[in-house]
Amino acid sequence: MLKFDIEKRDGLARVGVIHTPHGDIKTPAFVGAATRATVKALTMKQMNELGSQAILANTYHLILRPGVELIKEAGGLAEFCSWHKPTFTDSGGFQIFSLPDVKITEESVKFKSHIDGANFEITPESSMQAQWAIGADIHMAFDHLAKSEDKKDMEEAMHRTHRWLDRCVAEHQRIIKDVTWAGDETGRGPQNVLRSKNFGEGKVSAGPAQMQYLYAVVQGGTFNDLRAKSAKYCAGQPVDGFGIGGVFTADGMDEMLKTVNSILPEDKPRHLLGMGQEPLDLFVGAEFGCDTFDCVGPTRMARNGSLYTYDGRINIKNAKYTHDFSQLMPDCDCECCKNYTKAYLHHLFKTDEITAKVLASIHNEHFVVSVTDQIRQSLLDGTFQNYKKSFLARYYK
RNA sequence: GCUGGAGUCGUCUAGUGGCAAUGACAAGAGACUGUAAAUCUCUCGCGCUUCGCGCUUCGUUGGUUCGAGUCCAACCUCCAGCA
Repeated sequence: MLKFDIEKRDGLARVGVIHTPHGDIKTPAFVGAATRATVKALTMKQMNELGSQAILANTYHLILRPGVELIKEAGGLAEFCSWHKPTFTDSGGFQIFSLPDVKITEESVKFKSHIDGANFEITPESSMQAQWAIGADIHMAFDHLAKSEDKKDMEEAMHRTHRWLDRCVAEHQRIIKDVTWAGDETGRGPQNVLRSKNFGEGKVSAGPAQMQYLYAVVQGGTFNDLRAKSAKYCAGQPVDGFGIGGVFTADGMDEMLKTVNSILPEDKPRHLLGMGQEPLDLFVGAEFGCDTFDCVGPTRMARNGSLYTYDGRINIKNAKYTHDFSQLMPDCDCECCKNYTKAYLHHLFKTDEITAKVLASIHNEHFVVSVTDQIRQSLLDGTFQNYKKSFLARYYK
């Protein structure tokens, strides 16, 4: 089992440490979205320096390119992308939701590669195998997000997610059993041999011989009775933690999280999938018992010129910043804010320089990482409610 | 001076008798939440009571025509060639 120590509780909120083979994650923590084994526009050194504790890559994207075999050959995700800290992989389940023309059956999901149209198929088992080959510390179960808001569709997707979870758990445990472990759980050993019908004829070897962990994913959309059902189902599984999926807005998230996180076992970590673009998401998520977050929003918005400040987001491309030689966020100690003015960032964006996206990404990623870190600190200090109130009042004024 | 070509929104450009007039860029603004996103959307002659109306536009001035950016004439400017 994944080790998770809780240092302090405050209602549903908790401050803890997740101990992974690649190191600790002090929670609550914001996990960087590294879909294709890179946080867009940033080097891992920059990610490290801005304070990121972990990254999350995407199984779907890595299956397409470069292929999970190559990542295994490189020594696993962490070695491949040179991120020597904790890693997560998402299962590819989200792509069922986001891609057009996916065929979902009980057995599998079939889709065409968005790159070259090639046919692909992912099953709960093959997602597990792929994630083991990629070798992240924490894997997500292969889940199904309903495309419609209809309750019937939601319920059906939820039940399928549960049935698939059984298969994910079984495959995960089978893989663990089949692996010939060398040394202890955290040591790297020889490549392990796995059997797979999806990734090579006879055998596929997993990444480094170190333990990898599985999170179940809670679904149920905006229906709290479904959320409760899903949380109960997931809670009963022999998994290491939980992803909470299918959340798209902070509206109603507090009630939903109260429902879900009151049911999920306290001693296992919870990851709020895909949320964190809005600071509100982080405050509400942490307050109601989530330990980690990931979101593409901060880096995507950075590339598009939308930058966080304590007074809300600004669009640095706006003409009013042409002659603004002040810092983006005077209190910020990121590389961007410490060295450059708004006028310079404005200029880089207007001239479409690559560095614009780099500096903006450093800032935005640092912003969400450090806000989450401060949420952690305020929970430890017992000042969370004050911090939340003053932060949100200023940010959303 | 002669001959040929060209002058359309900030720029380049489409348009050869019935459109305030194409596309691109620039400019202005907005969106973005488990990344098919270095993306996408909107505005971009002027003024309004702005899912519509009015006015003024395609080098200039006239002309032909019900109607001209489109045809004709003269002029102005630019380019090329010849003197």
